[in-house]
Amino acid sequence: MPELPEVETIARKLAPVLTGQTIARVDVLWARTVDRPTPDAFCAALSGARVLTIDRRGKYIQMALSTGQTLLVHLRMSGKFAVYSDGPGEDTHARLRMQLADGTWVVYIDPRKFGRFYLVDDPHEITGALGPEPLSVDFTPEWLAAKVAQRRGEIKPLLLDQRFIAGLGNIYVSEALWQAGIHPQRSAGTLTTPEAQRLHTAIVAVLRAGLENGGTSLDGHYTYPSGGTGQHQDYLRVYDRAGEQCPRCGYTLERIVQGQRSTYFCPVCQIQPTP
DNA sequence: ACCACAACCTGGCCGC
DNA sequence: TGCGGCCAGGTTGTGG
Repeated sequence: MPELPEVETIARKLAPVLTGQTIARVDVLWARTVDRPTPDAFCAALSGARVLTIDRRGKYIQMALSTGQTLLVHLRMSGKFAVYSDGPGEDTHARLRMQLADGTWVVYIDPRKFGRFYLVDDPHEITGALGPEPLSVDFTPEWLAAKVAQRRGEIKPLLLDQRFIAGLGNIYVSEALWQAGIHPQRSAGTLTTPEAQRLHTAIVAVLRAGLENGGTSLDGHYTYPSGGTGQHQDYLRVYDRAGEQCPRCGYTLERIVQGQRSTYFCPVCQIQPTP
């Protein structure tokens, strides 16, 4: 589901709805949606709290509250928000809903029930182990080159590791490796300095493009709180395109499985050097 | 460090 | 139509 561009887009769309608003009531419709504290304590602590700010860290949406606590939301595979001005809606897959003091309903919808809400005193408790933000100044070509050099595993699963870099997911990793011309099964430690440089450029470029296009909406899974969709699915080069032609060289794109996840790539543009 | 695999869940699609 | 199998943008835990 959502990766960095989608989560960032959702946070931006929710900001004008939530910022400065007081939460009047909270209903938890699927108990496990609330990771901590208990659902009852969660509702009690949120009721009457005002939302000061809303932003993103990795794939977490985070809201600073007037109580001093922070509310974090991870959408996992199928979570999304809907905003209604005239009632709580009637979504089959609604898992949690909040009514704001002005009457607005913010409904969390999640068919697969994987998403989680965390209400904590210190957001670091949840986000402390995340790697750097790939669109921040902390993420430099030099940093990436030095870090991949220390790793033995395949580059693709490494890029999915949120402790390594925060926010990348299955779509944007496939896209970035294709753009950089690096085979997904390359051992991370064998990347040359120019390759690490190209990978850095590609990661930043695909994330920025995804963001500019409002994120990627496949099968209507990811939608904005207003119901609209992103447009970046129209710009994907390799993701979910096995059997189609590589947009760069025309060779047939392939799908392989790494770490139980699909990887899409071009076997000509992304050559695996013989070990 | 690294790997493999199961688990958490529901729904859509495809082939028979 | 029905049913089984596979797939899905993510993460965590367990056991090597």
